Amino acid sequence: MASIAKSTRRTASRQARRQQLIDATVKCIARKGMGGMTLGDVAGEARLSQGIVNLHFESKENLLNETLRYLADEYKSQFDKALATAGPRPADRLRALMELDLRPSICDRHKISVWFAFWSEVKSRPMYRKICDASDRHYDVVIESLCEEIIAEGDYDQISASAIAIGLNAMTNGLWLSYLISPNTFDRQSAANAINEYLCSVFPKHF
Amino acid sequence: MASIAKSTRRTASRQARRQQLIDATVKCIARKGMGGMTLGDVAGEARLSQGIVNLHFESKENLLNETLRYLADEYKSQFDKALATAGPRPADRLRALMELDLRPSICDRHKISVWFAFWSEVKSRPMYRKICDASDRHYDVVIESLCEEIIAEGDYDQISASAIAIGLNAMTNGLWLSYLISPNTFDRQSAANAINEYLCSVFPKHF
DNA sequence: TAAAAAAATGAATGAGTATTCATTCATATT
DNA sequence: AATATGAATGAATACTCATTCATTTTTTTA
Repeated sequence: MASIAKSTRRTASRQARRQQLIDATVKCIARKGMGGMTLGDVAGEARLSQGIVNLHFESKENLLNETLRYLADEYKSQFDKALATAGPRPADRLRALMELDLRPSICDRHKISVWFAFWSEVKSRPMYRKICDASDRHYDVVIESLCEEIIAEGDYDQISASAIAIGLNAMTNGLWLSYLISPNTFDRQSAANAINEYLCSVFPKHF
Repeated sequence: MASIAKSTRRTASRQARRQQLIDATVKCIARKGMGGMTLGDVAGEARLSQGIVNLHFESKENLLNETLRYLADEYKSQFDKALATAGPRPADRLRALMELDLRPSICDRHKISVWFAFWSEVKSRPMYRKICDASDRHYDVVIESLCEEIIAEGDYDQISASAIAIGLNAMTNGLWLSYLISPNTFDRQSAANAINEYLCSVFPKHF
């Protein structure tokens, strides 16, 4: 982005231009919704010409697929990084992942609305489902195994790592929705409290 | 609906026709997504003519607003009914509300995808936000006060009714998402287990 | 520096869509 | 039966939007 803005280049590498258009697409979906966003909007947002999207992505469908893929990759890299920089203890690692979902860079109303736009079409567009399902499964597995370690450490009885992982994952997604719908009455702190309340209840020796 | 199908009437009351068109709209959004649904689809789904939607709703925007309003009312009536038929003890009442969200008539992939379609446009269409925000606020208040009663009953210490209500609400919405994305690996039972695990942890004396 | 290649433009195209409306049809009223 | 009323039709209209492509601009290659 910066290199394009600062130089007088009028052409960019294929890779840079595609990324610029994907960024513009995210902004347009956030602004107008999946129903209202057009390729003209995207080109305008990127300050480029009418036909630019078809030049780089062949079709609108393809642009949307690539945009979702980008969002999924972006999230995954932040997820992996959060795990890599977290301490070795499973409780710390789990907390790091929960905090990740509340970071302003991720828990951002614009981005959340774009996620919801893709999720809402998961049933009509098999490719969206494929991309979302694969990622989701991965996060569930990672969180579940962290829960298992915590359960073993704390000798917690009668609790299911799988059910907790599913519940935690659902809770963070649901908290995003609350933030999307009620940005005035709902804030990051309320979300953090809700997650904390849950963690303290299930793993009282750890949180 | 039944009266229309069974008789040979070719005209219906304004109210009945509007409802028929709203039902068709829900089906079309589920099938094609907010981006793909057209007024022609809706008319076709209702087996009526091209111009019928504008005749009864004036505009597409209006049809969508009314459809969301209908969904919100429909949910509210099931919510109120669930509370009315539940026992007097707060724990039973809370359980009844949690079960409501997993009932096949509500936790249905078609309907869920329509909710997500509207939620995804909450940011671009103020009317959607208004409708969703008002309902959500109401459910949060009801659930929070049930939690307060349970906390008082059980003498639970150091837990926030508000944080639990927010968390529970978020969890059910998030579980819908899991079902939407992973219908093959995720079922109603997993969702029930996740909710149960949470309730047992926070309110061990009650669940 | 000239030629070739690549990137970008933006006007034109045409398929698709919301909306309108003159006309037809069904039902209720007189 | 005759008339009036409201519902429904479906062709026509106006408009939007994805896509194409001839041309221009920029960069790379020889």
